[in-house]
Amino acid sequence: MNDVAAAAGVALKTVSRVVNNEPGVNIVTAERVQAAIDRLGYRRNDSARTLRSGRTASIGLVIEDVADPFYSGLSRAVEDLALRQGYLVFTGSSGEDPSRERELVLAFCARRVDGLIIVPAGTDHGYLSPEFDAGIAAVFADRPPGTGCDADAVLCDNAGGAQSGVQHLIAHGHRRIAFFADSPAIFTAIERLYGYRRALAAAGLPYDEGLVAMGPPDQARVQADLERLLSAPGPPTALLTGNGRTTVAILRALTALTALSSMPVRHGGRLTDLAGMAVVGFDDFELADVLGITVVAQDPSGLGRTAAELLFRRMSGDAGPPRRVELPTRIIERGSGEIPPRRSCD
Amino acid sequence: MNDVAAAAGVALKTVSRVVNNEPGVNIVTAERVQAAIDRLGYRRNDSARTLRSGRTASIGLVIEDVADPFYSGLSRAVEDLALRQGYLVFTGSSGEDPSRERELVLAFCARRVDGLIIVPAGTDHGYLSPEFDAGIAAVFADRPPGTGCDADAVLCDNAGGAQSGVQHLIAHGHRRIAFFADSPAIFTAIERLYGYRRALAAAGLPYDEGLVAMGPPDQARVQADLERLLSAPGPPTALLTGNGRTTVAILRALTALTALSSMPVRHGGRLTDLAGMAVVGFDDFELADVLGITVVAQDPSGLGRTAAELLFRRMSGDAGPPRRVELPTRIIERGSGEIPPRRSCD
DNA sequence: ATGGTGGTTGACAACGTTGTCACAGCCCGC
DNA sequence: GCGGGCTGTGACAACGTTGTCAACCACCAT
Repeated sequence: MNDVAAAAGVALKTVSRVVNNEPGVNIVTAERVQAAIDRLGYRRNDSARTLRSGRTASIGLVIEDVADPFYSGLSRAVEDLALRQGYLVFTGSSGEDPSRERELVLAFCARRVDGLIIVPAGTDHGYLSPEFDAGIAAVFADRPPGTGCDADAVLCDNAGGAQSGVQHLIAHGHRRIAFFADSPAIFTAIERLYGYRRALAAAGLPYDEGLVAMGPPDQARVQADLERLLSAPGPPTALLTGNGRTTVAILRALTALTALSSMPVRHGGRLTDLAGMAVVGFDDFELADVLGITVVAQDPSGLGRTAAELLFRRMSGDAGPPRRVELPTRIIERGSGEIPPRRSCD
Repeated sequence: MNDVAAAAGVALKTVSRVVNNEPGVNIVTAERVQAAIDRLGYRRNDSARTLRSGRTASIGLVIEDVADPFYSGLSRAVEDLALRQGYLVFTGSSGEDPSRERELVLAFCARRVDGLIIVPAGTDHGYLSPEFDAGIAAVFADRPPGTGCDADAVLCDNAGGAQSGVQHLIAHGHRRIAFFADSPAIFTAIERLYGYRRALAAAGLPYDEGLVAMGPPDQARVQADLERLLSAPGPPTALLTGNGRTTVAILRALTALTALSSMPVRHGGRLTDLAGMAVVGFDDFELADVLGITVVAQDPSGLGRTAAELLFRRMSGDAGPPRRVELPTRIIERGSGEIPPRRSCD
């Protein structure tokens, strides 16, 4: 900027004014300055600007894993909204590791982001207190903040969604419904389990712990649990999965079973052939339509958009009490959730 | 930092030394300073640090769309490698819009990122010259830089991959092979078309423009092109898609056809039932195994990792001539690519 | 006692920007 | 001719950090 000022024969401040489109600069001077800027290829140093003004026009986004379509959808929505407001986004994946979440958040804070959107992996957010004191805004997405922190949260109606999924299966005649979900350390998994139980109770069905398989959504674990449930007495005729990753693992496991059995079953011209098992997945996914999988759809971009909107409202001074927004889910029928119970197990 | 210095009764510089773990501070003093830091909840302001030292320890990543699994895989790899080096990542989606790509890149540069990884949407990168003069490092990923810019590029072996996919179909008896790809404005689409043609030529088969359908990968366009090809004289018995999005669209279109026809066909216990059409998809995708889709697999995280490695080498001073790295592809057979030609069309 | 050495600390400028305030010139109305 | 408002411009400090250099102390060899 110094060079530009010298080249244009004006003071530093005048260049600053031109760069920032501030009013009160003679048009002739402004043009001369602009010419110097173009000639020298000058670009404002936002680090210095940040230092002086205290605002960085950037936000930090901590999610579980960008490579998970649910979070990448959320991510894209946040990005779009931020960009439209002139904000840039630092993105980081915690990989469900609380210490990495913390590390990322603090690194973002050291960079003096104006706001944070966090999908928390940990359950203690006391480490954020000094940052809140320093005036940072934060919104939690998909999961609420843990102890020691009272911030906005945008969630999905987890319990209601799971409940409606189970209700749907019950309405199609199922009585033995399994629930495959993520590890119980995860908020959404617990909420969805709660919805699962509520639906059973409302229908007067017993809650059988033996039909619940929770744990990390890796293929081996899911497959083992599925085989265990199917070979136990009173096997399920239907199942609800607890998230996208688990749905995929279940589909793989069921496909493997089908490939081994020699009696494939078809339903309504769809490709669904899930060892005769009715399946409802929590969270929609690409190709679910092709596979004919009925799902309880969440709205990942809605989650991201709402969180970002809330954050921007906070950053522009809204100091009301912490809010909690809950987004609705909806069932999309595609065949797999409408398969009737197998006779042999009824 | 001033407050900390006052609280600990030392000079600013000593606090700075403690914060940065610089040697030559008496351990007793260091502990006193550390205590003050903890008590006051002090955190270093990286904006000021950046301003002083010129390095931001952050990089910018411009991709086409985080919500696309190919790019989110790439993204995650970049993130992981960056984080391990203590770098933070600004992420932005260009949405295939050159002006937005430019806008993002320049915004990152204004923030003084130390390096850039770009999946270019545009074909002119002359706008980067001033940034290169200012010493920024940049690596292009998935697609090479356009005119006016001579930087490193990490690509996938697009032509070779497409060629091997077509070869695979030819080896299974196909003679009429369609190519569904992205818009010809996109580098990878052109390269893959080139590979498609090379495979045909090598097998002594004619190149029939009527079997090539290029354009945006939206459902309507793909479906219309597919129907056109199938109802024209000499319809294809097999097809190669040009990227993940197109594969998904084709699968939807073929599923729709199958649902209408009353004669589903099964292959080897798999769910493949693609109106009798053999399909090879360029780029692997989640559930391709469940659907039994043969693909030419790229390695999105390998792309990201390699680009990031190259970038870090550049940022640590490697000033050799621009490099171009090409990553291999490999065919994964899953059934859909091994379907023989339908007799009726042979 | 003198000078040199190593370990520890501090004063100060500088990074590039912007907010504050002041100044110069001009036109206006009295 | 003079005060007052308006427009355009500039000088200067400040943001929070770090690099440079100097100072100080204790200790040791001369």
